[in-house]
Amino acid sequence: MEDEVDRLVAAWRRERPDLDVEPLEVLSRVSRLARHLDRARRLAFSEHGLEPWEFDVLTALRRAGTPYQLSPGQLLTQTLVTSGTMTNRIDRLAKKGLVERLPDPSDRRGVLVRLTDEGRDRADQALAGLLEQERAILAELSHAQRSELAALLRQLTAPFDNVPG
Amino acid sequence: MEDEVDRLVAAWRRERPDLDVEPLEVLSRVSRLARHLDRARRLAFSEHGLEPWEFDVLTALRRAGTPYQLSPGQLLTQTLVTSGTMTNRIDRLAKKGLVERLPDPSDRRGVLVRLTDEGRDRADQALAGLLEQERAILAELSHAQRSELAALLRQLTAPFDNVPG
DNA sequence: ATCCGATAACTCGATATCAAGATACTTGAC
DNA sequence: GTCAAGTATCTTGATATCGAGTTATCGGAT
Repeated sequence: MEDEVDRLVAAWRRERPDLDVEPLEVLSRVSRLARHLDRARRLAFSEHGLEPWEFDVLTALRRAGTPYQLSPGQLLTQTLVTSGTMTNRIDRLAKKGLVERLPDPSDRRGVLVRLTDEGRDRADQALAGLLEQERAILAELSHAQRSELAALLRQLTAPFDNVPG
Repeated sequence: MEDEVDRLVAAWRRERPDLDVEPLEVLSRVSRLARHLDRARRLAFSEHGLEPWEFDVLTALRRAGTPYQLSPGQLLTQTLVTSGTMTNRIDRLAKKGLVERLPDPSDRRGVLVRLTDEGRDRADQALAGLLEQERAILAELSHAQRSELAALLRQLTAPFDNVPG
């Protein structure tokens, strides 16, 4: 089945036949799919009274395991936002009672963000809902295709995830 | 090579062994890669004095071919933003002299957005830069792998692109 | 001919994001 | 021990986005 990127690529080949636009076949699809997923997630989470950004932070802490705490810096690398954004996110989650800020005992510059019990429950509930939704989206593909797709994507993400940048 | 999603999935399997988190192998990678691409694009475009959102709108018009005009509604489906956002984007691009608004002769509710000559040149320059950058990112993969990846992604995007939603 | 549900674009208020810079602390070289 | 460079977090101001609601127009059914 054709998608919007097929139309986009065909249009470029008509308008700019001098250019090789093959990269768009992969990377424009990645960007557009991410946007569609964002919208779908926003809907799924609204049933649990969470925003996507809240989910991202809460689940990062949930994954850390007991006592469910990480520094803002560790949260940055997991969520790919700027430090100013993270400060703001922590403020708002703390105001809602889903996390709390603690001083880092081993570094007086540092802070530890800890999940509250309610934060943990909300994260667990929202995760179950998200997985259900994602399974439905991925039903388009066989198990073998999903593995193949994951492996190919890993090759593209690994360079980004393993350099200072 | 391992990436951040490998670590994320391993953490979930440790913390929630009762859940099947396989969907994250694909969809978390898509979201994270899109965010990395966003950052890389922001950098690439800043050399041309453009923001990613400006590029998205200008190139949609550029692809339409002469006379380089589309309705705001057509721009919506290509850029996946809300109508309020698009109105705002057109305002700002018009103020910069990169597009102009014309009344739609066949529908008095409608508007046509047309690329100016400068807008066209800026779009063309930024596109060349973007393709160069994207080719570098995709150099990780063989041509066959890129085709395979594009085909798998198309299967996921097509349902989103071909329904009213 | 008229009505009424759809459609196109816009307005407005709330809010999340970023970039750049400030502050406080730490670490390693000497 | 001291100092400089590095690091962790926070602050600030500008800006882009969204969602919900508004206005004007269209088009089909009667």
